[in-house]
Amino acid sequence: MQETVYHQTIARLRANKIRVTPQRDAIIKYLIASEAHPTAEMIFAALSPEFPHMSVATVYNNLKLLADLHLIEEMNVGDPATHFDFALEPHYHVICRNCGKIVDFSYDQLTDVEAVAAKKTGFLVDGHHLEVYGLCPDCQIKLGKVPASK
Amino acid sequence: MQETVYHQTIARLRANKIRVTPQRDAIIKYLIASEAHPTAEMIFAALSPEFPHMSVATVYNNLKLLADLHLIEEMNVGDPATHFDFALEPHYHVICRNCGKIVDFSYDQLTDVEAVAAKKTGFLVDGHHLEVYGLCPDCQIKLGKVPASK
DNA sequence: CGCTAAACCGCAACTACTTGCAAATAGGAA
DNA sequence: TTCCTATTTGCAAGTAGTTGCGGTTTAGCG
Repeated sequence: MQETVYHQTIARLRANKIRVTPQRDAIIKYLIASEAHPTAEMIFAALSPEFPHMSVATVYNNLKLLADLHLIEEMNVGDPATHFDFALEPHYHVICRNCGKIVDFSYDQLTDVEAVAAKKTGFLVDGHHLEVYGLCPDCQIKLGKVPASK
Repeated sequence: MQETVYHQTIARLRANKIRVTPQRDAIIKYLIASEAHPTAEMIFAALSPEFPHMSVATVYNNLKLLADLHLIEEMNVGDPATHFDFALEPHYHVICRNCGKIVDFSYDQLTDVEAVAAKKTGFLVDGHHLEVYGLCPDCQIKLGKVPASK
């Protein structure tokens, strides 16, 4: 079902005369399939079995390239490391304060906030980020925030 | 008018048997007065004239201490560096994509988003961050995004 | 005024992520 | 198949924010 996204991405690369190398291809597939909003490190680790000689630099190069094409988005969360998110469609993130897990959820885009911010500050607004924080279901259990049952 | 905030802060420290050293006092005053959401580095630089021998470690120690008391809030923006914001009252930030300037603006807290996120993901939600991005008035001019006049 | 634990000082060391570089490799158009 | 050049590789070096630690000061209580 996400085939389409993949093919669109590849087409986008070809249109920009960017070569589709096996490594690049694998990185793109991994990004599309992943729900984990991976870091460069995670991508490198995940593809190591398939490309035992791949360089970290390759991962960084490709991430930068994809980010320049706006195919993926860079995310700064609490970590020092940059996370990447395939820009499928607008959505927001809930982040677990305990284990750092990031989960997507959909919600109408907050266009009103942008308008208000622009009016109040004089900025030329072109986007926003929203992150919701809390404890993921697993960590609620681990930390005993949940009654035994339920 | 922000006298009150300062005195409340000091009282809070004394209540916790935390000493009010000149350095700590200066850092707190600086944080309250600043609109720049400073980093440790900025605070250190700003207080250097007054305390020529102050250590960066002192700044970090105090920031951590204040953060533990929830008197200030840590902010992760695009920078690698952590910014700090005195937790006066809830508000949101607009961040300039060009120069990194951060400006506050007020807006009703987005409680609805939190509720939706909780329902959809099963997280135990306890807060959120929202940042709006764009170009500050100065950078709009610098980058020629604004017609000559106005 | 004197005491004692809390703070400060001064760096050096850390920690991780990220990037640079030069040589070797391999897409893909013709 | 051939050729041109984008890309990959393999480290090593860079970057910067942040922290550790031993010795010295000092706030604040009595």
